[in-house]
Amino acid sequence: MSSPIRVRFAPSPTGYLHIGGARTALFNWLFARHHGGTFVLRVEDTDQARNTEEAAAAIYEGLKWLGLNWDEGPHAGGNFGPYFQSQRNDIYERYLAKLKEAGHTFEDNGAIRFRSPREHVVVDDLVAGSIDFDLTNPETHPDMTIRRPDGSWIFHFVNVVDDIEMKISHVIRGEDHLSNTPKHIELYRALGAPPPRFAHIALIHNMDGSKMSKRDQGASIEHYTKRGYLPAAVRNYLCLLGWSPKDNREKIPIDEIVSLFDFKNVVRSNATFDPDKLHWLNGEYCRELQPEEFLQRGIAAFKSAGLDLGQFPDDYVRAALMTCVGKINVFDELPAYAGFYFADDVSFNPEGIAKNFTAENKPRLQAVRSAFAGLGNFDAGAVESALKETAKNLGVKVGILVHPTRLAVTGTHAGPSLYHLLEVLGKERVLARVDRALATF
RNA sequence: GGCCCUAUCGUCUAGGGGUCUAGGACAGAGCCCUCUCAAGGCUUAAACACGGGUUCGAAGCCCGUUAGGGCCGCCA
Repeated sequence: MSSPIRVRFAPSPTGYLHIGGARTALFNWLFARHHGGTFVLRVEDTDQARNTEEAAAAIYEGLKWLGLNWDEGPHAGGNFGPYFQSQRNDIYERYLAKLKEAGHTFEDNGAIRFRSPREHVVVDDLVAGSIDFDLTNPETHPDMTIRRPDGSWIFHFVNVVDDIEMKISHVIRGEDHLSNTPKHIELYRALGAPPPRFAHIALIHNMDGSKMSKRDQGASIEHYTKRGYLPAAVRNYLCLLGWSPKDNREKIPIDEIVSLFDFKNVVRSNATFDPDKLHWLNGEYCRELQPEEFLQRGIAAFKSAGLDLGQFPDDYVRAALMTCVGKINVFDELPAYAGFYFADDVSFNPEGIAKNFTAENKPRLQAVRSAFAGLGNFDAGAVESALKETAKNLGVKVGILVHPTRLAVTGTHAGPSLYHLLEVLGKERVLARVDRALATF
């Protein structure tokens, strides 16, 4: 009956994994997993001059990071290899011979071109619907070149040949290929192969409406891995770009997306990438992290910021980072948020100095200091009582003492719960820092 | 220039002729909570690109205009 579902992601390794490419891969993967089909990774490395090993590696890493495991392709094997176009030359020669024999080719200045049958071709697209292309006019739809004089192959030809050879059932790709599709269909027919189903998904733009291109900040998956985004969050966000569960949900487990995924729910218009929404969604995922994972990712974030927390006692690091759980959206925010734990010579925020290190506050901070100094037990509860009692004695609101104290020990106005961070810091460090602060005004 | 796709709040979207005084989310504003910052709760502002049809009735169908995007390579 119907042939098995086989889809492919076919990047050319000429740069890092682009957000748009990742989304294309994701939709292929979702479709394959939804139908229990096969997801193939094929590397289109026919452009010798621009291909690099590093680019290919970046693509593998990016896909793996997003959890988009491929069933066939590099490192995965499969019965339809090789999965690098650069290694499939004899296959292309064979198909070209077939095409030549059937009289579909002609030579033009040493290049080989495919002669269009000059008919109407209807593309019945799973996303865009049925589109009738009139290919009868050579002026508007010139014959396409399939092989250069130097013997190298053109994308359109090898792409189609590989999809035939690899028994691809559904071609899911960016809308930028929609206009090429009728020509591809002509090629399938000329080669005597039934065309696959096509699904062209709309492109992704920047916030300013421009096309997201390689030079844009945030256009690469690597940008998000480096900054400590969570793969599940990025993947979830990418799903929302052009697909909708139609029930107003935003944060959806990937298993559920897999079971819901359908091209009926894929939007036909271009989408704009919104870093703010991704940031929010990442925060949602961050807040659900298990403590252990939060700790590990936190340590990694400090490491990428240039600070090795290995030099501090494990217990201290753990206690410190645990006060930050639920307080950040992306891990690259953590070093700034919790850095004070690991640097005794904190620098005081200028705005904070003006507001809190005032003549009026000096005796207050001194009172806090002596209250702390008298404490035997320095846990959060004890510290809180001491501070509140001091406030009471001075006849001021607790906040009046909280702000200068926080500034003195952390250098900023924002951070983890004051009482808990004081406990983690410990009496000795706290007193030293308060002294140091008191000496500045 | 030719061909093709698209058009709902700033952004992602719900909507597939009546239940739309158009719903949700992010971002914005305000309030509450509160040791700060977040988070959370509540409230608020914000859109059917325009013009014609079709219809008793249009955000939804048709045509046109405009706008955005894509393709028209011996790039992929």
